Amino acid sequence: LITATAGQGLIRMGQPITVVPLVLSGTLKVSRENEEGQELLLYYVRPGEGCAMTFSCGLMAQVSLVKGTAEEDLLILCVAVAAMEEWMQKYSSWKRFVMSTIVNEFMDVIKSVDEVTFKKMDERLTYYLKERSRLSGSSLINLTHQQIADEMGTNRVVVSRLLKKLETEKRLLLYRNQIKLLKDL
Amino acid sequence: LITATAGQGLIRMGQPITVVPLVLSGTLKVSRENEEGQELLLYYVRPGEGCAMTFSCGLMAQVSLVKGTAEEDLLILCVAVAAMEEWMQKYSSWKRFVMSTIVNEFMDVIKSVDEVTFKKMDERLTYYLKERSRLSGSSLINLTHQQIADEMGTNRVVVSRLLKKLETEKRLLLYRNQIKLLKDL
DNA sequence: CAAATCAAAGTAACAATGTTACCGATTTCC
DNA sequence: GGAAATCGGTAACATTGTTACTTTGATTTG
Repeated sequence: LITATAGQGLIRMGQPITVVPLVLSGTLKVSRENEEGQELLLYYVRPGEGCAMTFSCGLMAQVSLVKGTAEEDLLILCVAVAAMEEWMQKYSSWKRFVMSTIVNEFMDVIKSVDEVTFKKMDERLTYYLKERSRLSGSSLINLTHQQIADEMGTNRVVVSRLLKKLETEKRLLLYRNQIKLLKDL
Repeated sequence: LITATAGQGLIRMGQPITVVPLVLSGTLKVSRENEEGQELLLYYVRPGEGCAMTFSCGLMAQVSLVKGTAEEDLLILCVAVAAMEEWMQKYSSWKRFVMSTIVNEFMDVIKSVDEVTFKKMDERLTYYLKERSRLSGSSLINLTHQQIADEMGTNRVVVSRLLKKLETEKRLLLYRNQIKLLKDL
């Protein structure tokens, strides 16, 4: 059992994988980072879920290809790679869990590709904001423009520009470190 | 055993998966497509390889999330999903093969994400051209600008513009339906 | 063979997005 | 209170995306 506080880094790209995490509570953010520290969100791991990248890399005794950060305070159960390999043989329910995790998160990554390739920035931004609001269950989003830009793999100025436009369209309200979504976003 | 001629479509997004393909000869192109027919290359499956998406979707009895096309004349061995599930239990070498396929192609997709998100278009284009040249073993590339744009998920005009620039920099030569890479690309 | 037709590529104009730099306002920390 | 850091606004410019139109070269057809 391991705990982590919000914002804490759990694994960086290139580190070897010795255990696979099962999230018990909180949210684990899985992202990809380039040399300059620019980041792109790949998927979230939520309570009851495992992380596809660690499953598959663990099974191949490889290093991590992604970065893991505690999005909210985290409680995770770490399973040794050896144990998880054994369970794959022994328990078909565990095998199904692992495989379905891989498929689902593979799907999420493909959706990321789609988003980035085919969607325009304003669509992506409103989708992102709605998703954030849905996950937190609140119409208030406590993030800086920079944080949003980082997660979306774009530029702070671009985010500010589009948010400003959405504000003049009366679809949201801007405050410092906070965005209030209005009902007709 | 199934054969397909270059350009032939093998599976479309949304179709159920009943067999998994093992490529014996030729190249299978795996891509993602949006509503307007815009396309983005995800990865190639080459002789001796299998397709991660069909492996994982097959194991979950799901529909395909990607489009498969014969890039060159193809000879593939189709394995029923049921048989491949059985083999997963029985043969650890087969299990390793499946898992390593999934990891490798997951990695390729993540690289796509990186490319699209972080790289500039000219970098992506020269990388694409070199890769093409490497795979075909020739410095002559027989593709239209439109075909290149489709695979890269961008616009024909953008490709023409950048190719023209590369030509004036004496890094390649442009012909109709053909591009000749020069040694200092 | 010449005219018509068609696909590929070139070009121009503009829109959307990315990038850098700078400014002012607010917060944080001595 | 004042220095330093953070956040967001704005301008200017570069890159990429989009649409429309033209030019070029190949193919078909009469």
